[in-house]
Amino acid sequence: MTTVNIKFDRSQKLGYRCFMTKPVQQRTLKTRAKLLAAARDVIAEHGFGGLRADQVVKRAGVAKGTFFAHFADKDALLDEIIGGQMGDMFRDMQNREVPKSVEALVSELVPLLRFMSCERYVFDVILRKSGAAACDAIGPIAMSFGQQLEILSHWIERGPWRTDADAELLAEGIQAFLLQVLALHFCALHSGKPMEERLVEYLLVWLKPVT
Amino acid sequence: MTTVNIKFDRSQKLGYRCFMTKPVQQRTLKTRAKLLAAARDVIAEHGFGGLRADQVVKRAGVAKGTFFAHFADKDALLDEIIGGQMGDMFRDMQNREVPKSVEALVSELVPLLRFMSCERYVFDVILRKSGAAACDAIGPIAMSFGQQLEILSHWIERGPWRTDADAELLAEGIQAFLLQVLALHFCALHSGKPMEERLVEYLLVWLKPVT
Amino acid sequence: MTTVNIKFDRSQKLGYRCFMTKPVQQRTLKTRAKLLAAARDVIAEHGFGGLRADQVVKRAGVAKGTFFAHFADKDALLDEIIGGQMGDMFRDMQNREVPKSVEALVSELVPLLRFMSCERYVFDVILRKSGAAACDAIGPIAMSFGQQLEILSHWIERGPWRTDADAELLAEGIQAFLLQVLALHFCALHSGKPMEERLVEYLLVWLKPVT
Amino acid sequence: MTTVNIKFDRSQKLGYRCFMTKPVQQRTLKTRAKLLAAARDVIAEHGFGGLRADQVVKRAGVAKGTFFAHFADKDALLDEIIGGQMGDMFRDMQNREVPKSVEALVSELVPLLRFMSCERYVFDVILRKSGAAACDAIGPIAMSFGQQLEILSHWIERGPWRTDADAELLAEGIQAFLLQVLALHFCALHSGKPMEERLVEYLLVWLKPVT
DNA sequence: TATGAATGAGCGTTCATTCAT
DNA sequence: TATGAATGAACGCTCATTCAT
Repeated sequence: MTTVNIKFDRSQKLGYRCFMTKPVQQRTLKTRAKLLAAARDVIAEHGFGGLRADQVVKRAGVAKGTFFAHFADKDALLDEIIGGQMGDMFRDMQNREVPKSVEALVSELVPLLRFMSCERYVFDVILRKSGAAACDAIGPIAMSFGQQLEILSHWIERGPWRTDADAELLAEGIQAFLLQVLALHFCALHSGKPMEERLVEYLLVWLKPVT
Repeated sequence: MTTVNIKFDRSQKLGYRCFMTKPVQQRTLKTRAKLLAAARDVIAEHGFGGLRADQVVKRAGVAKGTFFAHFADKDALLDEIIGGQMGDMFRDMQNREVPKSVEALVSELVPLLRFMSCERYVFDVILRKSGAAACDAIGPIAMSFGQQLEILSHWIERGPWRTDADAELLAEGIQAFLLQVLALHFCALHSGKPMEERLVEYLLVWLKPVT
Repeated sequence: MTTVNIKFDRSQKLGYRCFMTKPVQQRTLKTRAKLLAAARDVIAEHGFGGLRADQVVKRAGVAKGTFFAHFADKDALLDEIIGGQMGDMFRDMQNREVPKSVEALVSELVPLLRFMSCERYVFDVILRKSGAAACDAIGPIAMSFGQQLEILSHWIERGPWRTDADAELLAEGIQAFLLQVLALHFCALHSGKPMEERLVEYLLVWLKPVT
Repeated sequence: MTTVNIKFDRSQKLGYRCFMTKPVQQRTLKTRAKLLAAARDVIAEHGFGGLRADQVVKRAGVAKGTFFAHFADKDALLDEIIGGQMGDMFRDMQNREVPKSVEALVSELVPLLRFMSCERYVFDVILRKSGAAACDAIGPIAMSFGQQLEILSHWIERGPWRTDADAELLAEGIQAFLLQVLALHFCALHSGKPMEERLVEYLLVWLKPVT
């Protein structure tokens, strides 16, 4: 029998970690994959905000209950999908050279910016999940934010930036400006200026070396 | 004659201003006030998240239809109330002396910070409403954010801060850090440090004069 | 001052007849006409079933209350308009020659058939109003049905029809088949055959002279 | 295994028949029965016109969502109940001897006449539902009208009636007079004469053998 | 007469989540 | 694991009609 030990730990649903000894069955994995694929299809058609559990299970050809046997709730599925995409982006970022200018830095962040602004609803979910509600509930999105912080810190340490502040604090600041730029993007009062441009402006000031 | 020309005009409900020639009736104002008062009572008892349209209506002693004749939906009422409270705070801030240190600045922002973090739900509503989806949907919350920006700009201009950046840009940065601090507040991983402290750290770096 | 004694008696609204001695003012007539015109416009746009009192008063440029000062209720307005149109048709019928064949008779009824089947809702209203609920509530539709009966009786008496039954009873039968044909028209199960054809079939049997 | 294959299939709700391979669960049937029973109770107390969806739900002890999972809307429930009762009557009629006189025929129709005239509201619903708006919307009431036609045709064929017209056409005529008699019943102007008497008059003429 | 804000009971809907099988 | 009927609180909405001014 072909079994496999997967990293994803279904016990999350229970709220505590119990390292399972029982092997995960093929069927389980297949059902999970079917659900995720179905969800991605539905999102492609109706957007993230238009995702309905009903439609996902229908398309996946499983029962409603099965959905909730695999994901604690709809948010967990969204977390998985959105976090997955962001994780991919951060993986890409890790393989890039350390940016040496604000413009270079921002252009590295553009794909992320595009994704996070694709839908108001996505931004909301990310905001909600970026900080996990409980330690054992760190989902893919929260994880990816951790990754991002590491990457940014790493870049800050090796770039021509101000040195009068911790790299991590500066990295957090970049995240703050990212959010701000996104929030303003969804705000009619400021819709004129493109996000990248605004982000550059902020970061020029934020990272400017103090002479 | 018992009618009066007031500044508030019912066309707000429609989302656009049309300067009406007909005066708003006293009765209309009274009903509106009754609804708002009732809503505030309910919030006092059950919190913002516990506000139920039915209860408001019941408490105000008006019909449900009347509610929706005054507010497009529950969110509009919440926008009115939350935006109103924030507006009051900004009015207070305007009457204060211009803060001369980061600590002073942050302590001016404490009431706002307290209010915005009083309930996760409040933060969500503010986030949702702060950026109006369309120009004609700018409600009290979105308006108050504009006020805040003005005040902060005003303060920046007259404080001992860095001068190598526009006051408005610096003000927007403060908003960004405010948002960041609040987002982290609702995040278990970072809940150790108080919001004010974290905000001070950010602003020290953000506003630090470049020598 | 130009006054006029109109036939329509507003006291209907009160539920009893009181022959008013006071002259009806010009203004009253104008408002009434405006309301009727507005209603006809709205019907032209949205159909009889789509008529909303709100829209009528808006288009007429009067207040909601004014509507109900002129018409006991929405049905009264509809009665007026629908009954008016049917009355016109019956007036036309009176000026025609007495039909001498079932086909001729049915073709005289075609305009009526067309009108009554223009909308399911119209048929419903007619059915509801054709028999007045109370003697003092005989509205235009009920009146016109009385007219129709007279005309049909008149025709029956002078046509080559069966003589073993009262002309009035035969006339009532024609009305019954008219309704039946309309009811079947709105019924998917029988939608194949045109109304006129079906009516001819019924009447050939109903009016067939007994030799 | 506690499931069963029954004739009724839930697809009725969807408006079209799809022969389902999956059996309907016992639970589903029970809930449906509970709802129908509750509805009948409420009707017994408050009449058909006094039926409130909320009350049915409450009495049945199920959630409101469940109601609408079983019936598209309140009308569908009414259709089911009224159509059911009429169906029962027609089943009874089928087991009777073929009536040989107009009086006998009418007396067979009396229960139906009583039921259809028990409430103005019932008559309205029947009228509304008797002609289905679309082929896929043929509900119990519309179905029962089909049954009625068959029975009447069957009777006509074997009775001492006129033979110069199709049995089905004559049957349709009986339906027409039934409708007429009911319509007049709800009309104050004609309320003197009992329905049966009037129906006899019409049918004597309608079914009279042509010598 | 005219006004128009207020009425108000009820409907249909939503949809993530649960739980008995 | 899988199933899918059931949950259920709340929302938004309808819209003819009333009534105090």
